[in-house]
Amino acid sequence: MNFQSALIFISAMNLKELAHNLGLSQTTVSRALNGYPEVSEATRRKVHEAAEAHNYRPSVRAKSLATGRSMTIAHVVPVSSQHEMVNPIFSDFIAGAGEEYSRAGYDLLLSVVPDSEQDKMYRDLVTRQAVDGLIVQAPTLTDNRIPLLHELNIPFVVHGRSSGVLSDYNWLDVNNRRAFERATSLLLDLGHRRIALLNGLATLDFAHRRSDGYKRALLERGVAVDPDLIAHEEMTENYGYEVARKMLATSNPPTAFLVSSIIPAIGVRRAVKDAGFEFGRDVSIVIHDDDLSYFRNIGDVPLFTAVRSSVRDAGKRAAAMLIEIIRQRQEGQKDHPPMQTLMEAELTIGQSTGPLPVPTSTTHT
Amino acid sequence: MNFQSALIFISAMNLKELAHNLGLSQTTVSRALNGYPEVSEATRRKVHEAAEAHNYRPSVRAKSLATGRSMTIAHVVPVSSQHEMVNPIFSDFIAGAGEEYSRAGYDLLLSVVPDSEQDKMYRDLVTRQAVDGLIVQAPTLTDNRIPLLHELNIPFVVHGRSSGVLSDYNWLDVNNRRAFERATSLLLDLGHRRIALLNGLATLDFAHRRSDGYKRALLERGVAVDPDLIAHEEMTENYGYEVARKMLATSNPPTAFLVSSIIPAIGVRRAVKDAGFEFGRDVSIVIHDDDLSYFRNIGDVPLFTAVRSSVRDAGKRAAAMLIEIIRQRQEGQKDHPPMQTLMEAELTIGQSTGPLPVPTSTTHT
DNA sequence: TCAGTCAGTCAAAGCGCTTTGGAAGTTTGG
DNA sequence: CCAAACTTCCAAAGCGCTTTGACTGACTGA
Repeated sequence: MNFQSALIFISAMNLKELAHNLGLSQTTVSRALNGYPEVSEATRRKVHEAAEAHNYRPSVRAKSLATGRSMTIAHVVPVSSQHEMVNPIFSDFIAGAGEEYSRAGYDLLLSVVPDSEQDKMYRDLVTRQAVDGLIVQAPTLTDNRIPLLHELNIPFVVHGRSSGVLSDYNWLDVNNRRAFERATSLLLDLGHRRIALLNGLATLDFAHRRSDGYKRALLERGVAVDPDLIAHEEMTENYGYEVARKMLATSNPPTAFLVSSIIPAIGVRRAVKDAGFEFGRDVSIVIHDDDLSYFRNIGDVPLFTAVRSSVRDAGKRAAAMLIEIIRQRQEGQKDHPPMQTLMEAELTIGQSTGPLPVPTSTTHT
Repeated sequence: MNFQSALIFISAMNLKELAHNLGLSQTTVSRALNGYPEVSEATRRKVHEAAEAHNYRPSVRAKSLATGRSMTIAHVVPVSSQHEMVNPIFSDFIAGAGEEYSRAGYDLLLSVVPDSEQDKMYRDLVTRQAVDGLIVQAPTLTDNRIPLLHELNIPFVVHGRSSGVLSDYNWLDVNNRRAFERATSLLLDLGHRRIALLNGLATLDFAHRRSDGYKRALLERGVAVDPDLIAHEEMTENYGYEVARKMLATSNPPTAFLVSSIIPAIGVRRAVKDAGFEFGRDVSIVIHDDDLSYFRNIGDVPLFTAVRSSVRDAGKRAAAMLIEIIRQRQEGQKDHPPMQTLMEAELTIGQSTGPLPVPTSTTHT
């Protein structure tokens, strides 16, 4: 094994040598390996065996130059300038997408950039011809990456939507509005009226849609929206803790929290307990659960009542969608309508919700 | 802007055209752009301006074929077959590494594969000539990727070490043994004798080193190691919860927990509270804190007492190390000794530790 | 003044593949 | 039996860069 591998490296077999060894032309060898029909089965077999024996694999460098395809898809993940943080859902999203990519023979190019430099990076990746397609994550309310990529004329899929962008584009999203409307209604049904919303960054489109669902549900029941009960921030545990702590310390504290991710929800739970309240009794929590692999909200009765939608599954589907779009483009089919998928979140009841505690809906200091 | 961009795409400027436009040869234009000295300043300026105006960027495909360098570094992240999970520290590690890569003009190729297919993927990436270097993550006790990459003769850096591999290689690691020895000593100093260890997967090298530190500290004080108090698993919140719950329900429960990551520690904390114990009083917890960006263990008095080492910083350093190694290799310097960095974790006292509660040091059944 | 040096430029080869446009050899059909 | 049609293979061009080796004209020094 050692010996063989060493040989393999030293010879660094390329197509020319392989063809020479076989007494065949490069054309024939290339065709045999790529499954073209104009090669006899006997020859193809011989070629495959030789390739195997020499551990030959075509150079992606040469291949992509010759074919004009890089067989690479990029994800550009922004590092927040605020907290130097990477959104923790990315690892699961990428795990899902990566599965599809490797199945289809694509490589994943991951570009980690400060959020201010995103546009430049997208433009770069395309003009350098580094990728065949892109995934756009965490779109803002009117995201300029979408028109940019349209201009650059490269296949792309948006994970989420951008309300301010009117042109058509390919996207895959969760029905955030409905999910949060349902979650809010659930809390209202339980008698809660002081319901806090701990949302993601206000610039992000999904946060807006979630607010929307929340507000709709409140207004439908005639409950006024209290801006003091709405927070927008990056979804860290500390954020959940601090915001909940402050809100619970007010004279008219919320009796329920709607939290955009399980991570800040952990912080909220901590704040609730620290304040001497009983979780799921005095104070209820409903979360949006991305079904993160390292933080599963499961069990007979899961810890949190949640609207759930697997971000890993989203990654997988978005990737499949993009691969299909690239395929269509390569077949020269230009007139396909955009692909758009809306997924519904599923509501699960956990330990974190209960009816509004007896005394009354508001406690006076 | 729209108009200009559209033009840019349509023309899809390449070196040939650019040179022709300028009335110069490709050679000169290429040299001007790549900063070679044998080009007059006047010419260089003109070339840069024209390149800027036409939004020209050399094709990475052609460039890498011509230079033999792909300017790409790969991270192969395994998806656990057990829980289909991606280690949550990867996003921060990659954020750190990505910063260095973009500074140095490298792209990051991320390969997400089932852990069983890792070897194949490493071999593939190298023989396809897709990358100039690799980072190896989460090494096992005797990790065969290390000899493999040696054979393939490609620059690589290991994040962690592999005790069973005797050859020299480049690595960057935290002093896990000492960190856990100190953490254990701290608990012993507080009077604890029943100290549980919730470790990572037993196959991983770092888990072994951590066990080692833990056991040394115990033995030094003459405290016997109780195998019932040691658990090895993937570091999910649920794991922390379940294990702690079971241990606390025994007749001779631990009074302290040493937990390998903040994520299962959240679960431990939950179990402690559920069992009616007071966190940081009845039951102490010390964690290893990777300083995850979305889960900062901070504040005047952080939630957890911890041995801390930023995984983001590790990513950054590992990347810088790899880039330097690649540089040396390209300069034709073959005889460099391996680069090896051992980082010390820092101990922080938080709310999660306190002296052993009054009754006595060991409770008898 | 003239060989020697140097700054600035270029034509062409080459990186390792794919793919086009034949060209043999082999069957088939009338 | 011969033209037509396959089948199977090949030589060479091309992908868009970098880099080698050479060439020109201007400048230097003795």
